[in-house]
Amino acid sequence: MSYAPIERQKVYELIADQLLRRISERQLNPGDPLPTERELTQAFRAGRSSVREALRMLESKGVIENRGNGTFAVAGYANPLNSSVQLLLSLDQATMLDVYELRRILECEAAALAAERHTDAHLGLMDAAIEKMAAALASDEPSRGARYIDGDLRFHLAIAEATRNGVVLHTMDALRGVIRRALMSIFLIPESAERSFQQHRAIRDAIAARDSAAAREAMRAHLVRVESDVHNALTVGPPAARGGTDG
Amino acid sequence: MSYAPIERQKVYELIADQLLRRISERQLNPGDPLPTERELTQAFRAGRSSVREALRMLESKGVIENRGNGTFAVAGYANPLNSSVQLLLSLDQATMLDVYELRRILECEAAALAAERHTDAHLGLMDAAIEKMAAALASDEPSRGARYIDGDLRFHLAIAEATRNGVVLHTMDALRGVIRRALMSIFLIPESAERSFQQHRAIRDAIAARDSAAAREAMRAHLVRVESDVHNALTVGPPAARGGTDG
DNA sequence: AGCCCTCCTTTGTCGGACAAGCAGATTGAA
DNA sequence: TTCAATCTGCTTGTCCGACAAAGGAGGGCT
Repeated sequence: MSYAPIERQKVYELIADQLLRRISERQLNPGDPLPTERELTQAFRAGRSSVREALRMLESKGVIENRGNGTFAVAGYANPLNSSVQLLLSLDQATMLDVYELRRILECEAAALAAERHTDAHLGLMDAAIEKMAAALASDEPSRGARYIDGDLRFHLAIAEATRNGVVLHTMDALRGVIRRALMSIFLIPESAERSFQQHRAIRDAIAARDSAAAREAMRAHLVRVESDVHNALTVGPPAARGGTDG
Repeated sequence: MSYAPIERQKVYELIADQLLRRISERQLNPGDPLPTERELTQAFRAGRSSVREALRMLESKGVIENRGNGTFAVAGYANPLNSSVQLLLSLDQATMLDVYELRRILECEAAALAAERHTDAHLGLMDAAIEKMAAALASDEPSRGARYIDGDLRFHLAIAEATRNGVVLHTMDALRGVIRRALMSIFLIPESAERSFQQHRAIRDAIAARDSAAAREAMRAHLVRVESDVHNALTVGPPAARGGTDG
């Protein structure tokens, strides 16, 4: 038998654990404000430093948010993996190419799964997203780029949700968070967005037909083209200044 | 143009950022001890509370470790995504089935990538892992289960490394960390380990032959069978007590 | 030489103090 | 009466001082 190294449990860890359990047991729901630091101090009969350190741990894990006014609230959705991927990049344990590759793997399989498991509600979300992209394309405002990107994001999110797999959903979301900036450059390629739009339709139709192989292949074609466009936009050199990739 | 909400940068965030940058720039290498809290206080000209809160943030992200003696050290490897997956599970945003499914997706594609990109060094690692599993199978000690699992883990780790993709590697590692306990039950199924061993050989050969389709398919067959065995072990009911799945 | 004791350092923890920002109540003016 | 300025109280962010516990280093004793 192996003995675990004994170590005193620290107060801030205990507090963080208790708060986390309170959240996972739905006694604290997403959006709810947490008690103030002083209330927590009294409730846990601990010092304010310990309470604050526990809050910092939960905050850096994305479990709670720090609103400007000062009150805390349980983070609603999706953070936990996001900062981790960013962290891997900052620590040079991965490159953006790695992120793209994993995204391609996940999106293709997600499309296949979505073809098998989607409901009409999911199809509705996809159609709404496609609609939004079409409206953005037809528009002529300066914000059309941002609106198109938003529609695109919703489309892929709907597919991820249709997989009914929480880990896949959150992982894809984390990857997309890292990629998002690069996607902006798609608008620098003439007609890239238009072709993107057509491919989205094809993916949607394959999913609606519950043809997982076709969905996977349509998604693959889409991503390969987008990545190639992004690559061209960055290497050939866009006319406008590109966003900095500071860490 | 959209303006980002202005908010004062907090001291503990600035300290955490600076420490993180110091690490990512290799001025602090894995294993190095950090300066003491007092030294950091003087270096950053900040209060000890702020320094401690910054350390808590980095600690909960897995960037630094807290050794028993009290000194801090940069964590060596692989934590960042691990705790996040655990977090998704405790928050009921995902199930173990989701984890298994994502693992299946990733391992299959990783095997395919490994077939294309592996070096002889990677093959050597795989062979060593297979050797270790064979030794554990032939052995009769009570620790043979643990040793077999260790070999199995190394085998899959070698494949992940052969993909040369850091994000894939770390994601798979995080998933495996969550699954590991369940894999223990494979030893309760008669001859399951033996069949597993044969399948590992098949995967290795497909990778060595640089046949990515065959590698993907061999991996799929392997995982499907393992999952089915684990499922049977847990539902039919093992003779021995099963490990608790406490959070 | 070897062992034990003491001191120092470091972390863990508590409590107090003050500044800044924000919300709501209060009060004053039109 | 209604609007606006102010005041007050609360909350977080930040610093500081203090003490307990644990571990290591060094010196003194046997």
